[in-house]
Amino acid sequence: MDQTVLISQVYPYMAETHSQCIIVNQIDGSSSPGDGSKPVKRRRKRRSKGSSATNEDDVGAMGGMFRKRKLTDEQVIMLEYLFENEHKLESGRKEKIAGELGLDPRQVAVWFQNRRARWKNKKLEEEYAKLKSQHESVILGQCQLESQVLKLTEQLTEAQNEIRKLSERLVVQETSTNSSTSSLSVEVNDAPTDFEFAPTDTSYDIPLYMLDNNYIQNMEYWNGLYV
DNA sequence: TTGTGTTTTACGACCTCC
DNA sequence: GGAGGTCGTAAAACACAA
Repeated sequence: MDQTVLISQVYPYMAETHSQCIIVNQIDGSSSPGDGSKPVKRRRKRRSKGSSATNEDDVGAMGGMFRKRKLTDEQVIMLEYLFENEHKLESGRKEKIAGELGLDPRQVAVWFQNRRARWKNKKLEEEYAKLKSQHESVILGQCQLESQVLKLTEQLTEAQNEIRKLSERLVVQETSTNSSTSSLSVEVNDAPTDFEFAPTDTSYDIPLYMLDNNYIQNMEYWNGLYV
């Protein structure tokens, strides 16, 4: 019995894109029963290692499929097309498709299982590549920030040194004038004594003196001396 | 031609859901 | 408990360099 099938009749929507793949070869004995009855489920035994393929291998359980057969290009194209629309098949639909493609329903089920596994792997690879790219850009940004922190730390150290030099110079000036004018000595003695500089070993911290109210008082005081 | 790596088909074990 | 899913893997089919 010739069981070739016109796929375009079964799936009219495919006729446009797959019109060249209309006829699918039927594989002897591997189709589901044509009377609509449920096919008998039978386990296929796995070929043992080292055994050679014989004709007997081709006539195993399920009415003739034991030896592994590659699906035809047309069958694969059809299955791929179906997979684009639905990743899982209901039982009835699976049997219908199997009948149309001349495959055993079990083959269709296995093909969809394997296809889902490949699809999942592909998605995982894509996700991995995406995360890897994001991670690399974060690392790059971190490097840029660290180099910026280094530069700013250097600038801060220079500024601190400058302030220290200035304050020392002022103290020397005041000390020399203090001996001649007693009125000014009172002002110098009133100067705040708790002037703080940031510890140099905490390079990333904001200098403590900038957070301290005394810093502002100190600056006002020293600025007042310059006026 | 042959050795080797990859892809595809098929299965068994186990899990989940109804 | 059965149907149908995933996961891991065996083995056939295939691709390709040497």
